[in-house]
Amino acid sequence: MKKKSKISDAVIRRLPIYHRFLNDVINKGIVRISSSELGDLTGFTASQIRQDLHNFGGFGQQGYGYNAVELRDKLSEILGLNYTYDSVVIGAGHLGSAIARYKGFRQSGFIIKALFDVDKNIVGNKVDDVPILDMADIVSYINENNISVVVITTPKAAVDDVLNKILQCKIKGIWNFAPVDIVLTDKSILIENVKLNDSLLKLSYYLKEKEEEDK
Amino acid sequence: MKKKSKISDAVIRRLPIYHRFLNDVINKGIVRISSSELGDLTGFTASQIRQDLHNFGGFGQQGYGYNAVELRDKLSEILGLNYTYDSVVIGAGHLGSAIARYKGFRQSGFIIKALFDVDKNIVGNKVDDVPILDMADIVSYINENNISVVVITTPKAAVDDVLNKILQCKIKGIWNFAPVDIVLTDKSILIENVKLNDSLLKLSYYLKEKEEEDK
DNA sequence: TAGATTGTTAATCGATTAACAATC
DNA sequence: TAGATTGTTAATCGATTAACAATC
Repeated sequence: MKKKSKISDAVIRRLPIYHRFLNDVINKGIVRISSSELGDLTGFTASQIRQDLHNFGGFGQQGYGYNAVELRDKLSEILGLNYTYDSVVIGAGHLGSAIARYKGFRQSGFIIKALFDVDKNIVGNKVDDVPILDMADIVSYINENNISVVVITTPKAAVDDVLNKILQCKIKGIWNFAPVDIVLTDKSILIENVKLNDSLLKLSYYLKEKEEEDK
Repeated sequence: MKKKSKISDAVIRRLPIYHRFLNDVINKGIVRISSSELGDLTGFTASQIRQDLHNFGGFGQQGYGYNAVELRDKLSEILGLNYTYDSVVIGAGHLGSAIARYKGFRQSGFIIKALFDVDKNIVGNKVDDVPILDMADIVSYINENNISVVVITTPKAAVDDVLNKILQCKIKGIWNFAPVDIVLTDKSILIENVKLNDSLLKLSYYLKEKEEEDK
């Protein structure tokens, strides 16, 4: 086992942003970019960007800046975009269907093989090319198809059942949209809780602040 | 205008979490909770929780802790849950429909009055009770119905058009799901960018780290 | 009263920014 | 070479944690 690099979450959160803006400038045909130009685009300071990249080794050149494509490719590698993960979505409602159809997730290396639902009326249907399967079969499906990532889009009340099932399998990660924080004792499974509701309450807080300022 | 309280974003992000866990314990019939108990539930330290609440004035009592309902209600007020905002969702695809149907958003004070779409085939339909209207009519609709919050669920390519239209109106906030950061020069409009893709790339990063550790 | 736990100040830790020598 | 901009160290700033007097 390699020793932990331990780069702070604050840094990791900025990497996808750098990556995204680099893609934008590359599409515009820009070849060379300095840390301060990237800072103007992303809203971070040039110093912070250099500091962040420094964590992974320097990718630039004094007096020149960064080659946009080279830096983008390095970030792709750091973000693990060279890996792919066969995935399933649990919950074939609107949210699950939206995720199954969104092409951006495949571009990030997550390949959605199936949706699962308890509703027998929709089991057997497809969302684009992705079949909706019966939740009763999920354990064997995950095991037989080497699924490593599970996306949860069920209501809150279903989450315990879902976890009971998928924790019988050898999965690597969970991307959770249900409005509960999933915390597992098994720390080898990585969890990203999306927390849409908390995001909305944050907006609510700032809206309220503004209402009261304007009074 | 009241003077800016300027409480850090790190604090604001934790408030919805406290609020959510307090609701959970209240539902279990718990009356009294200490900062360390709330810390165990949420994963934050007792000290941090007390510090956070201290920003808004203390709501506890020495030797006792906090009354769960009282603290929850204070947090509701701080988060602005006593306000309501008439809202529209732009983009009536799966994601927009999922949001229109999710009851949690109404509970947070955001009332979805209509969806808008450019696709004439679905204009006139309803999602539950919410009508899908023609994107061509959005400016007059927002003005006439005092809509203050707009949720954007369109593809990236449509965002510029959407902004051109809604910035003609007097809106207060934008909840953005499109995979672009919306940054406006008009700082009086509050924006919450959800960045699902960045969240997924973060998961990708940690999955990759693990792959390489396990080697 | 004794025990518990807050509110709040002080200490620590970590993240961001500034500065500048290295060098393209 | 002169100018530009990185990589990297040092300084600053802010957020988290620790400590404890206040007090229920």
